[in-house]
Amino acid sequence: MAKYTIQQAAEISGLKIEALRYYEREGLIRDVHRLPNGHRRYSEQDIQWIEFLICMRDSGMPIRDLKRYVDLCYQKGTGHERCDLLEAHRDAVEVQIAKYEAYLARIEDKIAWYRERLPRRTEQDEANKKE
Amino acid sequence: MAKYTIQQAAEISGLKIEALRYYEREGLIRDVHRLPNGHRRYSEQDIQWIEFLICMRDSGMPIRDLKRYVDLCYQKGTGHERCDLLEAHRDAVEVQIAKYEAYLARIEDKIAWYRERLPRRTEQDEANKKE
DNA sequence: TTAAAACCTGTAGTGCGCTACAGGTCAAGC
DNA sequence: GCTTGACCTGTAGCGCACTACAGGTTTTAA
Repeated sequence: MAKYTIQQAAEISGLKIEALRYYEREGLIRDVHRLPNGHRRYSEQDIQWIEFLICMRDSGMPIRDLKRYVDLCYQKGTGHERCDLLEAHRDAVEVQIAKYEAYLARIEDKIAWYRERLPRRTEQDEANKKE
Repeated sequence: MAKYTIQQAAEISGLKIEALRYYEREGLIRDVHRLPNGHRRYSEQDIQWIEFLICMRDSGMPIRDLKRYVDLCYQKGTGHERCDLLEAHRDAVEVQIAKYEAYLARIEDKIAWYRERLPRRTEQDEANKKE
């Protein structure tokens, strides 16, 4: 059940060990199993939960809001409220994507502008390109 | 030509006055016209440039990288290099959008999961929803 | 004439999300 | 038995992108 050391959990999730401990301190990760010597052992579910946290955080939810969601997860009868939060976040992510797409279009315009104006690359340019 | 006060530039761009001055200190905005008393007057081009900066910043380019790009803009014969930077950034934005879309799908799955499991909202729930 | 508004410079502080460090425990291998 | 390494806690520090503040000048309006 609880089979991963903190190092392994870090490797799997991509978070650093320090960040895992930080999340736990902040209350985002809870009830991690401990060996008698106090070492953490993460279960498969812990890993899944961590990946969910990463999803939420990387899609723009601040730690504080995520904390509020997690708090709800530890209270019974808050299903609707949690779902509302998720839906609000989904909407925010959609808005974010739309913004990124608008920025992308603008950047592409600028690239096109350069392409029209720029003389062909010389061999020297190519050599300098360092790719 | 140079017609906007810093306050107006802030209103138009959505940046705060302090941020405009900060960007100037950092070298992202240059050659802003000054009245004899030292007050800034932004031109239409300044505004456009500021909006470009915001586009780059909000699409994920760190100030430091943006600074490097701006530095190139003040050096002749760097067109190709600038274009390369823009293309690299465009690629990064595309990757970012793809990530956001994956996160979005995951969030939607979770919402669907809740929807399947959750009993219908009671009137009390609706009243608590505070929308 | 004086008070308020808008601006200036320079520097210090803030909030976020980690990240690093100090000082310690414990188990395994040489 | 001693070192190494992975872990622990608690606290301090960092990097980024602002943001606020102190202390000043100048213009405008009452």
